[in-house]
Amino acid sequence: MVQTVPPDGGDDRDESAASASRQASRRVTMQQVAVEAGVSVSTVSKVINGRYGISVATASHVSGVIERLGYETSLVARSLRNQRTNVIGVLVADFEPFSTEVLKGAADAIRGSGFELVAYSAGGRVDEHVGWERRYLSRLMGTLVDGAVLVTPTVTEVDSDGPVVAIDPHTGSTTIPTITAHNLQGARLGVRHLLDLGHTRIAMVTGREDLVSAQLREQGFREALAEAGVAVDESLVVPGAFEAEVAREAAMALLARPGRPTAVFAASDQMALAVIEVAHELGLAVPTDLSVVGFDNIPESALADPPLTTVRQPIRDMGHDAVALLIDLIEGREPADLHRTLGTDLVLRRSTHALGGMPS
Amino acid sequence: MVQTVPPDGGDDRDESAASASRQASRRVTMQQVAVEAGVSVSTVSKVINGRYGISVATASHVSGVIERLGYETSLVARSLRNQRTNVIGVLVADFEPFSTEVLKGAADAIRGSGFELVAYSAGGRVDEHVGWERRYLSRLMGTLVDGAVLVTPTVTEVDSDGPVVAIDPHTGSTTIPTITAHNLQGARLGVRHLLDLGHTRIAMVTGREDLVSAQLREQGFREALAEAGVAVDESLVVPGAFEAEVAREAAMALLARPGRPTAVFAASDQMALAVIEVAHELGLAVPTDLSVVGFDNIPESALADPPLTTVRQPIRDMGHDAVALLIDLIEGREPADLHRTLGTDLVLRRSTHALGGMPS
DNA sequence: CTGTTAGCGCATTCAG
DNA sequence: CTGAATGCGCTAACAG
Repeated sequence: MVQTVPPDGGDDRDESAASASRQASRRVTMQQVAVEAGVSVSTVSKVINGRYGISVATASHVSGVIERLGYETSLVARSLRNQRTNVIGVLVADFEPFSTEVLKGAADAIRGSGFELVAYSAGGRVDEHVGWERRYLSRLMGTLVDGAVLVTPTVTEVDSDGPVVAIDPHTGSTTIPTITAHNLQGARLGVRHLLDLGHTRIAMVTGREDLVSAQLREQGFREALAEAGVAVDESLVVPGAFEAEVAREAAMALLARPGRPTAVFAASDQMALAVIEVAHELGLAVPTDLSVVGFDNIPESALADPPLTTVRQPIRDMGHDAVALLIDLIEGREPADLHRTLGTDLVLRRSTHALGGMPS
Repeated sequence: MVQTVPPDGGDDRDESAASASRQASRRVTMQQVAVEAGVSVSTVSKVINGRYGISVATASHVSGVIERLGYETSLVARSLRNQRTNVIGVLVADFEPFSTEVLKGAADAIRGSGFELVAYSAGGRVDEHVGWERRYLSRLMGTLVDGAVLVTPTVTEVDSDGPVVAIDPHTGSTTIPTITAHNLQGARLGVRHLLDLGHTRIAMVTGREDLVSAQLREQGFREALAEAGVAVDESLVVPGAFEAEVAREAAMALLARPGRPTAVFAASDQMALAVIEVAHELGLAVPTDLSVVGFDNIPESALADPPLTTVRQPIRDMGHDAVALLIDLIEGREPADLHRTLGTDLVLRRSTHALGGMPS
């Protein structure tokens, strides 16, 4: 790298602004680079993008100025101009345990792909909760990102400019590719574990009624019970809405009443954790007095007291597969399967206990 | 004159724009809304931004068209035009446990602030690892984001258009506001715990030499030992570089040799976890044969076998405070302290054990 | 080889 | 009240 800097050469450097541009109190723009280098903006652009038709001398001179000024192309301006941005967007309602796990998997998949990853959070804004994905998709797609991964979207009827993949969508999707976990099988696994431990008065804290994943988990609960010949006591099936607070109240009612259950299956770890909390407040020991099984296996569940036995969803794999699928779509490749379902399994920790007997 | 046909890239179907507008195979633009509504773009813009000087009739008509077409303003185009974007960027080298924890805290702080959060990942690209923050800062600041939080940046001498806050910077920063944890005190806490357990042959797996946080953790280690009147055996201080693989090799050498240590203090949880792994491979029981203490308290550390005793850094709080500080800066308020240091404490789990005696 | 011209989608003057 | 003109920073035609 030779610094072939042309010595002044009597250029019209009468503009003190040019020399002051080094201060960069304001963003350095291509225009400033051009002025400083004594060339046109298009020449600078060509140098940056390695286009042909630039003399080596000019190129290295301009490069020098770019270096000296610390110039970087504006992602925004470039995005506006170009069709392709090489950026993939991950849209999440909020940065919570589930979505951040997805992000880790997505980051794994992005590595070496030539794409970059932007995570966009709606900020947990409740006012316009429904449809946030549609809005952000519109605002980003086609200008900032080449494709997007929607994490637990409430809407899947998106009509977007580019490819979109949904992870664990709230509704049974048909229009866009999806990555989901095997909710039905997972729930059966969890409940069967409780049954194997001798429990029969098993309660369930369900998720949101409108979400297929929640529905499937409840269905799995019912199927496992039926399989074991245990009748479902409908009064033991309470709504938790996938929210800790709602689950708390449900658990309170459930555990404070006379014929309380000996075990609880919650449709999410967050809710299961809430159940354990309530149990403790009511003076019930977990797992001695009450067994609890969750769903998700978020990292936090291992921190609980006691550590939560739960149904593991391969969240990171889901993030990974979603991005891989999305890249295929963007590159125009035809993926083998547009709807992928990943397996679930049981993670045994210490929140479950054999009924009235010895520990599991 | 044909106004609805894109000048180039015209591989579109030759349907008239009006009827094709519902299809939205292409992004819906303000121009299309204007044509469809029979008004000018500036009128549409005014309606969207609620500017005065629009008749109610026109406004509602345009709103209807916007609704019908599902139009949303392009974040990119708006950013380019406006000074302010109301978006805060969090720049991370990669989505790993530490940075995702920071994100959760940042999300907490953003709620109700009127700002939105974008997380940008360099994608763990190693080729241009040093200086990624400077590049991304240049590319985003002033166009896409109003301010940025840098997570564990390697460079702090940034010369940016807008406010920037660094979390746990790699170098002792003076130029930009920082949020850090009390690394020195934390390390002393961890090592003192080991000393209290009767250990004297305590090894340390250090972090990267060039990072102040790593240096402080090592200093804390030395100070705690000195305080207890225990001489540092330099052969027990090995480099781990904050990387699991490097730590593995260091641990292997450390534990396989004759006079092996009875306890190890690692400068990060990831490295501590690697040490435990190696110990198991060598047939050493943790904590019976070897006590291990980590640093960070990432969620994963509780999942380990055995669960890791570690020094907790309030990572989420750090994310929260960074965003709060940044918003103050953006709004032009003068924050009380530009360099905040948060406390650390010891989390006792089950990877430590009294020397040769009964469990801790 | 290099500069000029023309927008990408939007918001803001300033005229009608 | 509304529309035409201007430019944010950049890239891609087409001229010189």
